[in-house]
Amino acid sequence: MTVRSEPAQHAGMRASNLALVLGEIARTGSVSRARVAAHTGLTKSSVSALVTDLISAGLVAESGPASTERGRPATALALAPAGAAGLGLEINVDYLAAVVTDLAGAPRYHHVVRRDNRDRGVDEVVADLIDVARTAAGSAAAQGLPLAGACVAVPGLAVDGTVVRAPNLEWPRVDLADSVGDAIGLEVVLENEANLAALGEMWFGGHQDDSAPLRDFVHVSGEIGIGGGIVIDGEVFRGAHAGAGELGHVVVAPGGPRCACGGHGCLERMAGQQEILARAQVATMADLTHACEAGDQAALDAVADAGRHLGVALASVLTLLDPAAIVLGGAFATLAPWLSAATSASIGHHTGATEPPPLLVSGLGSDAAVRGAAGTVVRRVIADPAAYLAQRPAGRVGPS
Amino acid sequence: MTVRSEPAQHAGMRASNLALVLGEIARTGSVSRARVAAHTGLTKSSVSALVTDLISAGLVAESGPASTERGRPATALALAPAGAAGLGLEINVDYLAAVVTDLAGAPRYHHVVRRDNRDRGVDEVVADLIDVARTAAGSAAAQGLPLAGACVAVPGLAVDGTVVRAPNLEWPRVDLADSVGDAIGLEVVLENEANLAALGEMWFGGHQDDSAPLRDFVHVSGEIGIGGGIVIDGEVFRGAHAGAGELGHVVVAPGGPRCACGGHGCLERMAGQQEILARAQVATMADLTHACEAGDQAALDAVADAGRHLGVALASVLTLLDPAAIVLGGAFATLAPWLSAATSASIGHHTGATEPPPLLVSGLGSDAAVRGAAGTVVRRVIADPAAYLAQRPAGRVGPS
DNA sequence: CACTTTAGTTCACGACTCGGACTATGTATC
DNA sequence: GATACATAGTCCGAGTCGTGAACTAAAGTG
Repeated sequence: MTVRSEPAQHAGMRASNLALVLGEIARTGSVSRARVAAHTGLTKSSVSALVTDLISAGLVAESGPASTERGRPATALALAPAGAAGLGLEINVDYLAAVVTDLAGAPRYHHVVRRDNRDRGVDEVVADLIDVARTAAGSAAAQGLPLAGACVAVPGLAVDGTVVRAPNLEWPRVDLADSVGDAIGLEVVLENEANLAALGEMWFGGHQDDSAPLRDFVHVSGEIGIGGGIVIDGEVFRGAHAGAGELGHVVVAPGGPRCACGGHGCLERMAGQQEILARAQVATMADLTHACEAGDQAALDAVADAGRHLGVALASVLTLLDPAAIVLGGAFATLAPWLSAATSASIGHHTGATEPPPLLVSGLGSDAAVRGAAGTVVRRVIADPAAYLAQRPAGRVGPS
Repeated sequence: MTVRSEPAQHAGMRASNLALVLGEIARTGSVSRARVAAHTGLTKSSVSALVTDLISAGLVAESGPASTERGRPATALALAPAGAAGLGLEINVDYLAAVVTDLAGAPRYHHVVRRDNRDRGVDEVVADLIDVARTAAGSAAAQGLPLAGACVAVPGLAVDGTVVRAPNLEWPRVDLADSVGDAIGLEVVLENEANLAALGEMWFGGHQDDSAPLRDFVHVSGEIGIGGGIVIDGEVFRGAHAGAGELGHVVVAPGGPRCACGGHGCLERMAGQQEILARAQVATMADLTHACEAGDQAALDAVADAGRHLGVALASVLTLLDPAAIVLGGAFATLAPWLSAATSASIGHHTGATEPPPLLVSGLGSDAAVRGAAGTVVRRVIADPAAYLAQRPAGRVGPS
């Protein structure tokens, strides 16, 4: 019928507090029960009981005594690395990738298969992805990491486990979640590559300051197309039909040339890889980088021009969304040395802001999306441990 | 330190369920306890207890028996009109306004004072606003409506009860919330006019379909400036520094003329009232409307051109935010007959979307912001009745 | 070695919701 | 019109879970 939040019951209260405690342990890395109590507002007794459950569920482990100034030393609590793990997969235009991440977010397996997937059949690519996934799952099992699920990054729009649109792969509708899920025996979730890259950057990009983690920003991922991921309060913003964040099709040249999307003057049409390469008169991104390093003027002009157009799009993003930062990822991260000055100048020219938010450069590059995919799985476990434990009857909660 | 959600406790559980029940009653207008139980997932016993509290707090009233098909007839529950009321105030460039709204959202008092506030001192305008507020509060008292608080719509940026920036009024920082709050003895909240207009439109605009209320949309309010309100999942989106939604300063003409905000080629610079009036060679908005009605070509061209520019900005909004609808408000609602065709065409030209979201026209016009301000107050009571009751010891909860 | 300080546990208590039994009050059936 | 049935709402015992104070544990300090 309509939006209707769940009733608050005892089980929900416990689930919520379980998540609160686990989240605090995850956030700090290592804390005592007493500090968790102080930080969360729960009493020591409640925290003790909750921690007991988390330990017996295998999600948390005591990691030895921790020295304190005075008084009895605390016992440090940390996420149990072998408590739960996430499998991240990625289908992209020119590669397949897999990552296994443990509960703490550390990558424990990473594999990339480079191959152009544009001219191959869907079934062929899916079979390859399943192969990659099986190998990754095998590695996880060998390391004693129980996979809590999988998440696949796709270069297109995914709704309810189905790839609805993948322009650069020219795929029809594909029920990817079901086919992959059946093959590897895990629950599989699909998500747009640009959104996952943004999350990966937030969790693993190293931009977060301990006092003020980056939770409101826009991530620009320049792969073959130009994607955008909007993160609001730590969560991806998807819009009413899961189509939000399409930075590549923001208008930067009203009345400009027609774009493949059907619009006119889109950013992707003016500053996409095809356009930059053509203007710089080189064949590949590697060539472009070399040309820029060599000081080739045509290459530098092409990149700076793309930077200017990007700045126009970002100026609109800043006025509309007021993010705390912008992160340049993918190809834009590689080109940042020759691009960001033009982009910053263009942003400054098109907004009146005296102090625009920082323009950061991704440290993960093309790995951001797979890392984000794997992180999504373990973050979900941390955000709702009760749901995870209920789902797998192997893990038993409660005493005796 | 960082984001940290509250621990779930018994009191919070009850507060949450109280809100759930009251929200269900507000949403449906009139329901029985049994239906509330079925819809919320709570048991009949819990609902009974919660409703008893709400009734004794004066927020809900039994509104007589309701016929059912078979079995014992239900007793209908409805919001008590005299349970709590909200005072909405608005300071704008050329008027002050006040509205009192009862719990159900019905306006019970409405007063507008037209006067140009640009060339007057801040203190003078604030004194006038306090006068207007006092008169409104008096009317509420005379009608037996207890005011739960007040909300002031300001044409600028408001942070923590202080007007930080009000470009069209040329105001310095003003502690409006405190001065008005002290004068009328109510808690006062400040909010941007464009955001409140969006909320007013959502709650009272009549766009909501019962099966699918409008909860994700962008509202364009064309007053002297051009404002935008972004509503995501029923709530205003403010961004990291409360500056989100500034539709007026989205770039629609890269490299265009300098705007008062410091940027170049902003929508407001290209399609603001000043620009339209100048191009149409008329003095006031009323003149412009008459000219359009009379078929004056210069006026029609000016409006259509503004519509085209608006379409460019909205195309970017659609690709970035993917809203379920766009609502034209303020002056754009008045001009809609001569503007919306150009806007729709421009949106179509600049996006590839085969089916862009509907372009709706506001039914509230300039009243949207005050109505929204008053609505904010009562909505907050409905969203968290426990907090409201705890705040005023007069209302006693619990039996005996 | 007593005193202080901090960490963590135990347990009686209270605040909830749940769920079934019970009462109230109407319509359908014969 | 008496009986069966269906639905609304109340009552009360049971279960769950956080609280808070008392208690035990384990260090450092004078």
